[in-house]
Amino acid sequence: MENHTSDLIKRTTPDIETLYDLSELFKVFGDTTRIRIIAALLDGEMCVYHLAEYLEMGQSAISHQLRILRSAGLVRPRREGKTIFYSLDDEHIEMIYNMGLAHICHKKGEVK
Amino acid sequence: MENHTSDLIKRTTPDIETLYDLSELFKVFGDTTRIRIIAALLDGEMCVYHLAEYLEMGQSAISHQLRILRSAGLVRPRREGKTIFYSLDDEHIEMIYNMGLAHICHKKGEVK
DNA sequence: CCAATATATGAACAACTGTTCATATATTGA
DNA sequence: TCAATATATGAACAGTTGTTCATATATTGG
Repeated sequence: MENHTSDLIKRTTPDIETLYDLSELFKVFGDTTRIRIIAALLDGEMCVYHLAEYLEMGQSAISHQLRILRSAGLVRPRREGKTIFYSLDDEHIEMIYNMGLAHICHKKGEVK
Repeated sequence: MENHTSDLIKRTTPDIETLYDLSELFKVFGDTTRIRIIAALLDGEMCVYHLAEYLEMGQSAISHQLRILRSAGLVRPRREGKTIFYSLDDEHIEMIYNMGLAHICHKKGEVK
């Protein structure tokens, strides 16, 4: 009972490239604007204009960040006329987001 | 059945400060060196010297990154003589790590 | 085709980040 | 106390990042 890890679970340390990819994934979550976009899209798809309006930021800034989110496979565009609606790509993203949020809240509560 | 979100779950969008904290948390995960340190510590605690050796990096670089991980509350130091052993602070970290890894693998598998 | 609208993109720039090098601090054994 | 060892820290520097501004592309209605 000395070690805190759950010894029963067999886990292999991923190779260095996978860990690089992993850090790249978290890097995408690691920006205020992008996490705010993700948080907004949790409520459903939204177009660029409304995102910019909602986050009170320039359209260009949002577009740039959406491109990063798109390249990372976190959001997906859907065209409808002139408007492009963005939505989260899959539920994994919400899970990662929720995990992080749980950690934040957990830490907040544990401050003595 | 039009919307992809699970409508049953009541979710409030966190305030802007919380989202900032969240992005700060993910930022810590979003660096190769730091994620490699985290991955290494999943196998149990390790001292600075061995971490540097294992990651084939300078002791100073590791110390600097450990400081960031420490400030973020992700790792915890334990002194034993001259040596300082670092370990992950709680299981939340492993969960976030595993979530990210699952997403990576999921994405890899879905490439057509 | 043309003007209006929605979004994307490239260049520029300031701010930030991670590593290295040199040095400081802390602990131990003699 | 002194030398040896382990870790931490500050300054400097190159590389990266996010925003803004100007402009390009794409779509639609007339």
